[in-house]
Amino acid sequence: MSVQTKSARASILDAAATAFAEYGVDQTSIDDISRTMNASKGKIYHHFGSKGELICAIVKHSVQLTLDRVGPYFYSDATPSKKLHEMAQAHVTAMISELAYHRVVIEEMRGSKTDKVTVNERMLRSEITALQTDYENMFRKALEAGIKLGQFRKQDLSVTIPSLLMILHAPIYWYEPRGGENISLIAAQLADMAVGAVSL
Amino acid sequence: MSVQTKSARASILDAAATAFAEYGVDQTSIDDISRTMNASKGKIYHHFGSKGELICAIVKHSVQLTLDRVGPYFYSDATPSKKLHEMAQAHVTAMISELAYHRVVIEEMRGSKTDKVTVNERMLRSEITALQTDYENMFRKALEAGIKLGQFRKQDLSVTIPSLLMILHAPIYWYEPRGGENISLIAAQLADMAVGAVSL
DNA sequence: CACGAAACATACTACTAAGTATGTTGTCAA
DNA sequence: TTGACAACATACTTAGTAGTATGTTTCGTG
Repeated sequence: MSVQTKSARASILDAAATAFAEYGVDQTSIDDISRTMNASKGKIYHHFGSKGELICAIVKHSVQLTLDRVGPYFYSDATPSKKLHEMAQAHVTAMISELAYHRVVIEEMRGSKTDKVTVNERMLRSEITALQTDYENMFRKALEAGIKLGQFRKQDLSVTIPSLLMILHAPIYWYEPRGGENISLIAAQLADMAVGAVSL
Repeated sequence: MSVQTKSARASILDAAATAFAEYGVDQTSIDDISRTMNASKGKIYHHFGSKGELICAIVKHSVQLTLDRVGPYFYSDATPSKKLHEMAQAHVTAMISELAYHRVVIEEMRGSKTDKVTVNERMLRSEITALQTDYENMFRKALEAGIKLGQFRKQDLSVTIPSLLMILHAPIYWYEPRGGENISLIAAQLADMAVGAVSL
C-alpha cells in the first residue's frame, strides 16, 4: 500500500489523548490505552519512557497545534481589536478541532506531580513551559498595543491574560461534537466576548 | 472550655480540601489527609462513607458558599449591568476567600468516575447538580434581563454562561495568598471583564 | 541469505491506596 | 453502675497499576 498509515507513535498519542480526555488521566491506565489500540503495553513503553512522558508529549502537541493556528494572525498587521479577535477565533477553533489533546492539557495544568519524574520528562516540561510563555506573550503584546492605541481599557495584564484564555478554553468543558453545530459560530461569539472583555 | 472547637467533620473537610487543592485529588490518599490531621484513617471513614463522598461534601460546600455570597446581589433591584457586576465581584471574592474548596470543584467538574459510586454519593451528586443549576439560572436571568433592556448583546446564552463563569473562576488557577494583594481590586477587574464580555 | 537491531508481545514484580475488620476508649442515659 | 453506642485507632486485605524483564517477530542492509 502506498498509503502511508499513521506512525505508531502518532497512533499511540491519539489513542492516549482520546482515552485521557474521556476518562481522565489518572483513571486511565496504560493497559487501558493499549487495549483500545488492540496492542500491548510493551508497544507503548517502547515508544514512551513513562506515562508522564506520554502525557507531556500530548500536552506539547496541543500547545504546538494552538501556536500554529494562532501565530499567523499575531504576525499580521491588523488593528489590535481585529487582531485579538482573529487570534481568539483561531484559538477556539483549535480547541474544538483537536478537542481531546487540549482537554488533557487542562487536566495537567495544575500538575504538582510528587511522583518520580524522568530526566526526559523534565526536559519536555521546560520545552512546554517555553512554548506556553511564547504563546502568552503574543496575547500580551497584542493587548499592550491595543491599550497604547486607546482601544483597550487600562488593566493589570497578569490578571487579564489568564482570564482571557479561560474564556477561549471554555469549549473544552462543554463542547461535544454533534452533527449540526457550527464551529465558526461558537468561535465568533467567544471572540466577541474576549474583545469585549478588554475593550473600553 | 466554652469555646466550641470546630466539629470533627468540618476539620476533616478543611484538611481534605486543603490537601486536595494542593496536590490534586487523585494524588492525595486518605492516609495523607489523616496524617496532616494527626488522626487516623478510621476517623475519616467514620464520618464519610468513601473518598467519593468526602469529595462530594467538599464540592457541595463550595457551591453552597458561592451561592450564599452571590445570591443576595441577584435578588437586589439593581440594573442588569450593575447587578451582573456585583454578582461577578461576589463570585470572585468567594473563589479567593475559600480557595481550597473551589479548587477541588474545578478538578472534579469533568468527573467521569468509572469507580464504584455509593448510593449516598449519587444523592449528593444530584443535590450538587441542582444547586449548580440554580446558580447558573441566576446568571441566565440577569443576562436575559439585560438583553431585553438592550444593555447586553444578543447572544447564545448556552455559550455565554459557561464562558462567563470561566472568567470568574480564573483566580482559582493563579491566585496565591500573599500579604499585600488586594482581593477587591482583582474582583473589580474581573467583574469589569465579565460585564464587558456581554455588553454591546 | 544472514544477522543485528528495531518493534513489538507476554509474563512478572513491586507497590500504592481504598476499603474493612476489629479493638479500644469515652460518654451519657436509665 | 452499667451497658450501649458514638468516636475514634490499628492492623489487615485486596485490587489495580506503573514499570520491567524477557521472549518473539519483522525488517532493512550488507
